[in-house]
Amino acid sequence: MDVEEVDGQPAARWSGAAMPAEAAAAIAAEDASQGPVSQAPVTAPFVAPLPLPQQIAAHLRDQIIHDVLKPGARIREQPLSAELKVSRTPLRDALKILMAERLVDLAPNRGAVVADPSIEELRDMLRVYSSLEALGAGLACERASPACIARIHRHQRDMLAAYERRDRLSYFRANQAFHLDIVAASRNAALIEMHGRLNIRLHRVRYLAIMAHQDWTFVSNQHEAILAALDARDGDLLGRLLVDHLSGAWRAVAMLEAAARPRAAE
Amino acid sequence: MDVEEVDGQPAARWSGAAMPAEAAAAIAAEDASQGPVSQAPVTAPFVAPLPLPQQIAAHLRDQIIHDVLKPGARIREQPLSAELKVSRTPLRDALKILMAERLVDLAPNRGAVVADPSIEELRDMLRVYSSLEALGAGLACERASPACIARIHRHQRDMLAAYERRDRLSYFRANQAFHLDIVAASRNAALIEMHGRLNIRLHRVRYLAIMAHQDWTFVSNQHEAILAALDARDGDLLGRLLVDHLSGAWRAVAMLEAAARPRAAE
DNA sequence: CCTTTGCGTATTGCATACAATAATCACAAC
DNA sequence: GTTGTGATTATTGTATGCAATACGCAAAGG
Repeated sequence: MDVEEVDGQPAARWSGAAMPAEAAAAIAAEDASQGPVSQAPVTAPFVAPLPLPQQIAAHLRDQIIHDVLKPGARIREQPLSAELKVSRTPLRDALKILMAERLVDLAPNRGAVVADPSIEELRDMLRVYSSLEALGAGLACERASPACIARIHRHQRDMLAAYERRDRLSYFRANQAFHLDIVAASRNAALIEMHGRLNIRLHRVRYLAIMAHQDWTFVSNQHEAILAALDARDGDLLGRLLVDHLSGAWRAVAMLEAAARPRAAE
Repeated sequence: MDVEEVDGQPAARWSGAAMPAEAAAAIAAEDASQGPVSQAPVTAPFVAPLPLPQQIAAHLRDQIIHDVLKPGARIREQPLSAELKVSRTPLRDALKILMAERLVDLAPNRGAVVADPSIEELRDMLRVYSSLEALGAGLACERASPACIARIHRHQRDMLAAYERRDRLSYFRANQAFHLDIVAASRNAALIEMHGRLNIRLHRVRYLAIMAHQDWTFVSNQHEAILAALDARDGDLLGRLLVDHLSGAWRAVAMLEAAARPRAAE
């Protein structure tokens, strides 16, 4: 509830305007605070004071994507600034960052509310998401280093182990890392950024879909096929597999949303 | 040079957090202030005072994508706030918006500079851009209304007419409208948004590539093929054609950048 | 009883003042 | 002559105060 808990991160040096990279790093750091996920944080012998608006944005983003701040909830500046012990100015900056990420909707004189995407918007986002991931996979087949591929294999093993332990949280983390690292292997900064953006916007529903799904069946065979295509450097096949795979994720999300949405869309 | 020239826009009612939609609208409104491009602006009998940060952001964005503010140029808050007759607070908000669009790079305590993407970054962006456009084309083949297709045909005619008049500016505008409307026909909000974002970041180089290219040859045959595929509702073919087409745009951009970049990348 | 209009309150938008940090330049030591 | 260190200056980050706008409620009129 305090901003300090966010401050405890390894504090990867703020990379200029790298909002999505920062956000992706936030997910990696917070969701997988135990398992080694991706590249190690940069050297950082500096304490890296990490600008206040980014801290606040990271804090609120965490609350939103983990469903602590529910969709549709209003965010008032004055109470929050008092609670976080900061002034309204950096808080406003943080809200602007989250607005750019489309995690909050901001009406002119009516304040900010947590974004509540309709089921159609979620479907559209997932469509683009899978397309970007397919593109990334194609590029990864051309440019991925063996170390990257090995890391992706490791994520698959982590997923399997987590599934057998019925550890949904670790499963979710490994799944995230699996997909993010496939795109990261493309070495295309713009692609990684856009994919990361969508991943954040979809994070909450995907998280809830995994955590709440009744019959939780691991699509290990699909992931195995994906890995095989990656090993064979077959980009076209890999793209098709990923799109098919994500359509499965869509079904889970749609089921969740259909069940928990008696109200009219925002 | 004054903010008033931006204020003169039709002032489409500020749609909440719709930064990219707003930006795309800005391009449409500014680049094609004469030709009828897309859907008419909303009713808006209200003057729509249009928040100050958005006005400033639109102003600066216009300066950036039309190469008035050169890449690498520093943007100081105090002089600009004095020049634009506004306080530093809304100006800072505007810079945050542009930072989210990656039109400016913002270092922690070192201020803002106009983004200067390297040639590799431009290549990466164009790769994603074409991929998104291919996806949009595929969706458009399923969902495009006859009116949308007719409008795209009209843009093609406008391009041809502009080319015969050797009117590069109108040519560029029609070309923009052509590509944007293909994606708009997909009816996928997330896709339109992301494509629009990339379009803005690429706007400057594409603009300069058209305006400065020595042997300016219109790729009418490619556009005709694209239109034919759209009429035939052949999404796969349309996607391939668009990717090929954009690779041509890439060659023009690469030529321009290679010529005008003796300095080291940022 | 419903509708409408006016006022009170609350919240956001903008401006300005202050503090902290980084870049610059001069000066001295090597 | 060059390099390191110091202070100075300029620019950004943060805090707070004021003004404008929108929401909610109450009261009056139909």
